[in-house]
Amino acid sequence: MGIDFKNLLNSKQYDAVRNYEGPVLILAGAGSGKTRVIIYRIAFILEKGIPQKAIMAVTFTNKAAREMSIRIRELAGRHLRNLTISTFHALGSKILRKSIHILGYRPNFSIYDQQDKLALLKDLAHEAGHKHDSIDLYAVSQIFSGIKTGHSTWTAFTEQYEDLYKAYNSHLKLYNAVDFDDLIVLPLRLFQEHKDVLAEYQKQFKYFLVDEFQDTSLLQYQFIKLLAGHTKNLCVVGDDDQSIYSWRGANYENILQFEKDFPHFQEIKLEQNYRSTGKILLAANQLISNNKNRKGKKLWTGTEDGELIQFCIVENEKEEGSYIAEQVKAIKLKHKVPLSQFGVLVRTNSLTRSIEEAFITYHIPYKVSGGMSFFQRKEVKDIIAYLRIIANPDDDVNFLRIVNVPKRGIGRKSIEYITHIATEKSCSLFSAMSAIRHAADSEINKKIKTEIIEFINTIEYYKQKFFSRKKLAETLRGLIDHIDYWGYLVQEYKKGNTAKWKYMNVEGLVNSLADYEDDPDNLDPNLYAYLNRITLLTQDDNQDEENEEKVNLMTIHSAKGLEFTAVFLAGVEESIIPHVRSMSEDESNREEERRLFYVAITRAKKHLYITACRQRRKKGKVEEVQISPFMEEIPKDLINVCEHEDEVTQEDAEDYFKKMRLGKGL
DNA sequence: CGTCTCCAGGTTTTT
DNA sequence: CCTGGAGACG
Repeated sequence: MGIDFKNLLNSKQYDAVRNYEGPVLILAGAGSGKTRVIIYRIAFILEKGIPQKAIMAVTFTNKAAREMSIRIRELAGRHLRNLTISTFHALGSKILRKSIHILGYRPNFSIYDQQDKLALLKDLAHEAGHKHDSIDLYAVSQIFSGIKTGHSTWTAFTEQYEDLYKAYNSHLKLYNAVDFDDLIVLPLRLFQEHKDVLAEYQKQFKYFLVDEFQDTSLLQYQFIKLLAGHTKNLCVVGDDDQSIYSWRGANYENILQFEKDFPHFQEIKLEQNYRSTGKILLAANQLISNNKNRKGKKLWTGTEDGELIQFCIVENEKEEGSYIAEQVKAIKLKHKVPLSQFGVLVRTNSLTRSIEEAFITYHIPYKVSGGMSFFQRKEVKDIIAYLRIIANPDDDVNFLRIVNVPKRGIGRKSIEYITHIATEKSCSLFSAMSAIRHAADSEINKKIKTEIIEFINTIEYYKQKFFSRKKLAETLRGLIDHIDYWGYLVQEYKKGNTAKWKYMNVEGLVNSLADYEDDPDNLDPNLYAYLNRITLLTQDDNQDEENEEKVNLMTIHSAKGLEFTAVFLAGVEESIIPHVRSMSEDESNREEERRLFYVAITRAKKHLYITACRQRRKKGKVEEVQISPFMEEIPKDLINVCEHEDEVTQEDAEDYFKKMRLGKGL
C-alpha cells in the first residue's frame, strides 16, 4: 500500500500503530483520532505481510463496525473481504452457526430479540399461573439477563423467579433458539469446554483489536482474552470518560483486569484532540471534571477557540423542532456545512418525533438511526416470523406470532389444543400441528383442520422453495402474495393510508433481502445467514447510505464514535438528562449520565447548539420542565443564551436558571 | 369459537 | 399515537 505512516500520524498515534505486536493499551480521549489509529494499525499490520484473515477487529455497534470497514477500504483502496470487523454479538452468531451443534442445538437456530424474549416469558409466566399483571416481565427479563451473563446473582428477592428462569432457558433450547446474551455466553462456553474449537480460532486469528474497550462486559473480555491469550497480540482502545453502557454489564474496570492479565503491556495515551474547537473542548473538560470516579486526563487542542456554544430555551418541543430546523438551514447557508455533517442528538428515542416533524415541515432531508428500527415494526416482524418458521419450525414464539396472521381461523381454542399436544409430547407447536394433520380423529373440527393443513403445506412448500432455488427475494414476494398479506393490512388498518405505509415497509424488507443476495461480498447468501444478520441489526437499515445528504438524528448512545461539524443537543432538561429512571439508585448513575452528556458535547467539531423546553408533552400531558443541572457545570462565558427568534444579550443571559424558574418573563 | 371494538397504558440507553 | 388486552357480538 505504501502509506507514509509517520507523516500521517502524530508521534503518539504513530507509536500506537507501529507497536503491533504484544499487548497494547491505548487510552484515547474523545476526538484524539482513535478510529484513525485503529484503521492505520490494521493497515500497518497488513503491510507487514500478515494475511487479512488473521486480523480481528471488534467494535461495539454495527454502525461503528460499518464505519470502520468503509474507512479501511478507503485507506487500502480496496475491499478487504477476509478482514474480520464485527461486533461481539455478530461474531458470536457466526461462531455458533458453525459450531452450535456441539452444544446440542441445531445450526438453524433462531435469535430472539427483546420482543421475542418478552413474548416467551409472557407465555411461560401465564402457564406457571402468574396472574397477568402480578409480574413485571420487563424487569424479570433484565434480572435474567444479569444472571445469565454473570453480572448478578440470585437474591432473596429474585429467587422467586428461579423456576421461571429455568423454564425460560429450557424452552429456548426446545425451540432451538438463543437470546442476545447467549450470543456471548455460548461461544465462551464453547471455547472453555471444547479446546479444539478454541484452537481452531486461535489458529486463524493472530492479531486482535478491541475498540470502545470501556464498554465491553466481563464476558466479552473473557472471550477475547481466550482468543488472544495465545499470541498476546491484543490491542485495546478505550476511554473511561466515555463509558456509557454500564447498565448493560459494561465494566471499564476491564482496563485494570487487562493490566493484570497482560503484565508486559504498553500503554499509550492519546490526549490531543483534533476534533473540537477550544471552547467546546473546554466545556466538555469542565463538565467531566465533576466526575470523581475517573482516571483523569487532560485533553488539549491546537485548533482555534471557535464560537460560543448556543443555548436556546424554547417554549415547547414544537418550537424546539422548528428552532433546530431553522438553525440547520442557516448554518448550512452561512458556513457551507453539508447536511450529512449535522448531528441532532437526544437522550431517548421518543424525543426524535417532534424534531422529525419539524424537518418534514421545513423540507430538510434527515435520517433517524435506532429507535423503533425498521426490523422491529409489526408488519416487518410478521413477515420475518414467516421466514423464521421456514428456517426453524420449532421456533414457537414466531410460530404463535403468525399462525393466525393473516386470520385463518386458527384461534385461541385451537392454539390451546395444539399447545396441549405439544406439552404432552414435549415437542414444538409446529411438530404438534403436523401430528394433527395425520391423526385420524382429533378434537379439531374439519374446517380448522383444513386450515391447519393449508398452513403447514404453505410453510413446507416455501421451505423447499427457499432452499432449492437461489432467488430469495422473489420467493419471499411469492409468499407474501400467497398469504395475501396486503389484503390483511387493508382489512386491519382501514383508516388513512396506514395499510399502504405498512405495505411499503414490507416491500422494504423484500428489497433488503434482494440487496443482501445481490451483494457480491456475500459468498453464500442464504436464508439462515440473512435472518441472523438482521436480528442483530437494530440500527440503520441497509447499505452505503453514507454519501446521502441528510441530517443525522439519533440518540446519544448511537452517536458514540461519530463526529459532526454541527451538533444539536435537544431536550437538555432535568429528568431527561440525567434521566429520571437512572437517578433512583446511587451517584454512579449520575456520573454515567454526565459521561453521556460529555459524549454528546464532544461529538461537535465547530458548532454546538443546545436546546431545552419550558414545557414538554409527555404521554399526552403537558408538563413544566426544568433545565438540566448539567448546564450549570459548563462555564457561563462559553455559552450564549438565546430565545427562539429573540437574540438575548450576554447580561440578560447571566442567570438563565433563575429566569427559567420564573417562567417566561424574559 | 373466532373476530371486532373499545380502552388503558406506555418501560432509557443497544446487541 | 400506537399496541395489546378484555369483553361484546356473530
